[in-house]
Amino acid sequence: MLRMSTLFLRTLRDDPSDAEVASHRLLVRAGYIRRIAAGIYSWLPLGYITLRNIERIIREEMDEAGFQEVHFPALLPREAYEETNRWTEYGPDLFRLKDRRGTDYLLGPTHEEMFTLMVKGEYSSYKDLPLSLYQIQTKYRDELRPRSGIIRGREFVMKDSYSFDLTDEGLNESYNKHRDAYIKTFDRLGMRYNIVSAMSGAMGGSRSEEFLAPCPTGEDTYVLCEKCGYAANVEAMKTIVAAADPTGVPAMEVVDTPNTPTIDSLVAVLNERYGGGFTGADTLKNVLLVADGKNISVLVPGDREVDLKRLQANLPGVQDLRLFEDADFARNPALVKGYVGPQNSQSFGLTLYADPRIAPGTSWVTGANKHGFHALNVVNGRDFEVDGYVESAEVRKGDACPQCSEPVVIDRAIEIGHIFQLGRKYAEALDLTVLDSDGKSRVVTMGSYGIGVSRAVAAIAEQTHDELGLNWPKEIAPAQVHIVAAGKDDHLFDVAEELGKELERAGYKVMLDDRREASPGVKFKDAELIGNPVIVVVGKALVEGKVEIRLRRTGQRSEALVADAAKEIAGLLS
RNA sequence: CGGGGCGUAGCGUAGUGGCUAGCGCGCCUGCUUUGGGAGCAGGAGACCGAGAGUUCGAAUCUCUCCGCCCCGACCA
Repeated sequence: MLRMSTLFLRTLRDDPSDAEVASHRLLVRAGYIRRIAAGIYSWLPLGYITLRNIERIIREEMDEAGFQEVHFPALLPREAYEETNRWTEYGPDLFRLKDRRGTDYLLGPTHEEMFTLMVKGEYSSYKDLPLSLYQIQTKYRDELRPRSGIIRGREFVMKDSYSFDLTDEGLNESYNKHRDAYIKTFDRLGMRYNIVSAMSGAMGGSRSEEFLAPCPTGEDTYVLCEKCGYAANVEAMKTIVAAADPTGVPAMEVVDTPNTPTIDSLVAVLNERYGGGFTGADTLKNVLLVADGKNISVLVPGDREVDLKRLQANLPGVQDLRLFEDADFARNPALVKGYVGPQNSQSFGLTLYADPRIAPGTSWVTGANKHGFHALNVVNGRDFEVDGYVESAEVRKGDACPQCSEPVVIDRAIEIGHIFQLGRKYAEALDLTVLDSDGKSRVVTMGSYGIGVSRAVAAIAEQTHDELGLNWPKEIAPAQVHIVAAGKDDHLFDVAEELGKELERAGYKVMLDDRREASPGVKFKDAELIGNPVIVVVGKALVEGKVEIRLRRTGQRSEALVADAAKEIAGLLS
């Protein structure tokens, strides 16, 4: 029983000045966490109990799925990360340190290498596979910008699993098993979430999905179709546009459009001089960029911006992507700023990409590659040839769902889990092979699966809190029942104590506010702030032999005879 | 790293050149009080983020550094 008279806890009446988001504010106010440095927090008793509750649920579900728990050091030698080139590739996010002899170490930001090497050290036959291992570990990443309290820290707790299979089919199966286990886990954690398609990126591999907990303060933006359930990270959102029949489109015509370097100015001049009700969506924007040192042009409809994040995610292997600057225009005099068109792009040394909205056969108004002139009736496939299609235009609310064409909505969320097929990258780099049934050496294929454990504390707080404070699901809360002894009579404290013991015998975790000096108001406020699901008040009603039972979530109140209270509470918690 | 803001007691804050740095919460002592963050009285707690400078005098002005928060590019 957690007795508040002795519990190491001090709640704060005021919001901490450095906390913006609700989870951060409330976790600090309710005495769950304290900040130590940017993105680094200490866990006080209530916070640590909550964190461990989440760990327990995750552990139970992982074990249930047949995955086995291991544990690696957080302090790791440089060598393992050298072989996969991550000592350098991981960049400034890696916490590096030296021992007294000057040998390099790092604080693990993730443990792919260690898991791969561990399996390599023990197993060498296809008969040993499939295998899934996991750990719950503290990770270290020297984030550019730690943010939102516990949501993005530089030290955080993560559950990471890895699967090892001989074949791609096997990997698929392992992936699905993790997916199912994650669904069960997040359901038990009492979270609302969407499973969205994500980019597997440069890591290779085919499938990748994120578990996103919708929440306005989240840092991830995703697309959701309310009709068919399609959900995708904006980077992974697909655009489906049918090819058009260009028959009947008049020949390309170059027209004089003075002082029209922007889409808005162009549309105004076009309508004024040529009529026809042009809009930005009829124009073609040629966005020039430098991708790893090479000049590229990306075509998007004039009423949309290029989403650099999306573009880069969809250009595999491109590390460095930036917009053209004046110096780049100076080096390429054939490219007329504000009047670039895709006609003959290749002869200007550009690789020409188009957003799928620029479908084959569609006709556009675009630059004429001549200062002050634009071209009408410029048809894709007739007047220019693209080198490739790439998702690059910004995604908007109301865009067509790629599955059912209904308008999609855009929402924000916290990423709480990510599963993806790693493939053979790490196994290859670290030479993890097994002998197959023919005695041939085969490289193992892997999957990687993460849950942000400490982040889940914040995500659940975000999704469940109200204006009074935290408001935990019953399996997460520090206690299921919070008994408030509201009065000064010894008898009342004895009854509260006895009720607490009875509830504990029934298997519930109990917090008892047995502070003699605190007023009832203080105790009620604290109980609401701390957020346990059932609050039992032993107070005034005791003259009739009753206690009051309140549900934190709904505010619903009822009374029960002391003798029946435990049974009533059990009913409410089931 | 770019842009914006902040650093005064455990927490929230006032104080923009002048004398013992003010207030609320919390904490300690005593008395009263106990169903919605109690009252009265007394008390402890701050080298005003650090260093240097300007000045008769600096929390306050200047410079440098450090730390923290928010907005953008990476990630559980």
